[in-house]
Amino acid sequence: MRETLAEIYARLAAHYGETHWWPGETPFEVSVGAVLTQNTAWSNVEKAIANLKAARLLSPRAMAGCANGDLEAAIRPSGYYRQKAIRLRGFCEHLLTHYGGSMARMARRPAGPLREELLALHGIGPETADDILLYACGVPVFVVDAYTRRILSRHGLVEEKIGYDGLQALFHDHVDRDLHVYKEYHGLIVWTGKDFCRTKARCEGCPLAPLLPADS
DNA sequence: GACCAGGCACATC
DNA sequence: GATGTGCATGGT
Repeated sequence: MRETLAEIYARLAAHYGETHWWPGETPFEVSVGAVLTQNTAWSNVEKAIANLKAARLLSPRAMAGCANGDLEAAIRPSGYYRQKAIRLRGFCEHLLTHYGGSMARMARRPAGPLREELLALHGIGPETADDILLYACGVPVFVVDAYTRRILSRHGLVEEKIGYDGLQALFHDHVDRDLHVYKEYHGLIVWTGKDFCRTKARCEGCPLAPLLPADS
């Protein structure tokens, strides 16, 4: 498995080069994007982020303090806007209450307790928490998403129904913990998923196609 | 006009 | 613990 995961990474890196994932200018913007992209295409998230910037709402204090209607209106293009407004507000209030609104201060907490703390927030599940940990706090945790599961199961490496923790453990056990590699590996999976893995027919041209099992 | 997208919480069995 | 459902917009 270690060799397989290394080969997947090498092939994707050779095809795409550096992804410099995640898009976002600040740790706070990364965290907001992580909530907004839940079950949502990134193109819709970009519109929401642009709206937040234009409305000067892209800071913990502004976001927590603004009228709820203003926040909902700004993030509307990303879908689920009522739920996500509540989730963003909860995250901002937590950040303000415990860290004076500073992502850097939050990131200084030990990784294990910090992950539990994020998971305890309403609307922050495993993927969103790990997005924030990896890309906003610099913690080397592997981010699992729908693309990760789809690609690995299509290659016969895991069961399609494998859970989040099981899939994450696979990467933690077989890929050396390196912040840059973990960031890039997930970015490469996202790009591959978007480009080649949405339907079976699109496997053609995928840098991973030569690794597919014979019967697929 | 159907179908899907980088989840998550909640209800029900 | 497994399974089903609501949440909402924009692209294909």
